[in-house]
Amino acid sequence: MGKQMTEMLKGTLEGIVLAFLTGNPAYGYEITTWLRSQGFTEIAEGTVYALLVRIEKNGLVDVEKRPSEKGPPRKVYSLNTDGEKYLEEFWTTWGFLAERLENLRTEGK
Amino acid sequence: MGKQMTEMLKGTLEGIVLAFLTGNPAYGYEITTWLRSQGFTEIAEGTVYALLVRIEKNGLVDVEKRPSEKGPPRKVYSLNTDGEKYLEEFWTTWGFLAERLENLRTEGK
DNA sequence: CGTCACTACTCAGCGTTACTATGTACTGGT
DNA sequence: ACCAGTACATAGTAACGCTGAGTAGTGACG
Repeated sequence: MGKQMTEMLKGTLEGIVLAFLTGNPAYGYEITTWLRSQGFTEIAEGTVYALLVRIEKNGLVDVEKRPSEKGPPRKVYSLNTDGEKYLEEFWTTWGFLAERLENLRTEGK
Repeated sequence: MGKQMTEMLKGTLEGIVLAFLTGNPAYGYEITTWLRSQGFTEIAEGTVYALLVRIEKNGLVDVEKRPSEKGPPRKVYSLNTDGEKYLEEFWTTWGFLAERLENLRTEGK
């Protein structure tokens, strides 16, 4: 969707993925497919996997390796308590930002 | 407000400033002060000036130098037609993103 | 049985953006 | 003479998403 979207996704993509993961463990390919189905058609596979590596390193998710019927084994990610806490902060931050922007859009100033 | 906010501002800060500028020419120091008053207390001056240099270079704003009663001359920025077009795209992009996130927040998934 | 499509993950290098930290310079008050 | 407030500038850094390529396993089709 272009450069604006790319920049705007910084910081939010992580939250989107973590939100998807709440109560819904998933693996990389699945997440990529889901994002595409949500209209994020231009998000590269590499981006998602890099993000997953990062949130794992940051201890926000637990990982379990499971064999797949079609292809290499899957790495299934699920949100842990640290991840939940982080996601809560994410919603707070996003809520703040969204409120200001909504004001700007409607007020015209 | 922390790292999450820093990352989330990428892409949006530009839109915020451009939105503030619509029908409301302003100079750097003024914009910084306004941002602080809006709750963006941790946005550094340098960030704003760098952003202004960028949007000027990208041809989104017109600049006029005006003397100040207190301190060095001001550089007053006003949105031009390219800037308005860019801002419109910004709102489209943001609208798309905000909608998905709102869905994620309320649905829980 | 060779190729192709789909599944599934990895990684090095790049571009953009906001932050840090510092510096310059002008005005007015004590 | 000093300091706070006004006003702008900039070099270097960190973080994130993108590009583009690669590796590997499965099943279908001719």
